[in-house]
Amino acid sequence: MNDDQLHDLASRLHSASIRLLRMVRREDRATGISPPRLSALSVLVFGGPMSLAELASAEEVRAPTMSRVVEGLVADGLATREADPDNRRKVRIAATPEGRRRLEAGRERRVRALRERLRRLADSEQRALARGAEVLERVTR
Amino acid sequence: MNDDQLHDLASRLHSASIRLLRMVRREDRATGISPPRLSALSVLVFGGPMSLAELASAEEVRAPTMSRVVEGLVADGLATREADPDNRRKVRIAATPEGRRRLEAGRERRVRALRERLRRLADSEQRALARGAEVLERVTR
DNA sequence: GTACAACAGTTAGCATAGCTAAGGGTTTGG
DNA sequence: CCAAACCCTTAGCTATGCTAACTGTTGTAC
Repeated sequence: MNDDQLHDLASRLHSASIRLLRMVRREDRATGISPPRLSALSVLVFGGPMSLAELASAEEVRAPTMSRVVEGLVADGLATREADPDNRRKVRIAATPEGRRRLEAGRERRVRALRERLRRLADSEQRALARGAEVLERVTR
Repeated sequence: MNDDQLHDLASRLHSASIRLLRMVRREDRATGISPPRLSALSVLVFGGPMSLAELASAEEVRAPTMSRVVEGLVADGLATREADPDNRRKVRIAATPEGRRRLEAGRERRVRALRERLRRLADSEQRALARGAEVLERVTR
């Protein structure tokens, strides 16, 4: 593909991703967790326990912001914050079983909403989407 | 595709979309516009002038929240807010040329960042992605 | 045509989420 | 061993989210 074609493809993928997430985001209200907390919790659940700096970097916010988001998660019983034994400057933040459960339930609602849309497609379209998704997963990794 | 396969596909598309937008979002700092304002401006640029209620609904926020986001956009010269001549309860909100220009520039940076990633793919992968993108565009419309 | 309900948006007031600057405790390195 | 670098938190500000209440406009019932 030439440069213009790649640019066009990037533009389409970008727009479609925005619309896709706008759609499924409607389901999040049912979790009872605010968007920033839900997003941080998601990073913890899928990325495993990590330091504050790592979590802040993953969420593209500064350390003080994440410090208070974590404070909220801990207050709600969705995460734990404990000192790192190896380096006592660091904190080790982890999702609790309750946090994991609530996040998974929310994610399940999102995925279900998307699945219902995919159901309407022809089988050939679904397979085209599956092949595209495989490539896209590598691109974003 | 059966239900489990569709569920798996939905899950992959969901994750990939999240990671894709997380990637390109890094470019937004250069716009000098906050995420909520940038997102609202994007709706105005691509959707054309609209009422406060329409804009609030598109952004999934309540009217008072959008009222103040628009206030910020107007203060920064990125949007205008004028009374609807047909129904004076309504306001007609529109992007200014300056707003359109700043948004387009930001979007261009995002798309360019994504394009550079797509460039590394094999041609067959790029074509598979293009076919998948076409389907995805219809799904999210 | 007047009263009144419904509607569109703003204002008020609160909690949360973003930032920078500054401070406290912990490691590291000269 | 002490100063610099590091990691996080605290302080204090602005912006963004909400609900409740208010203002002004439109529609409607009588």
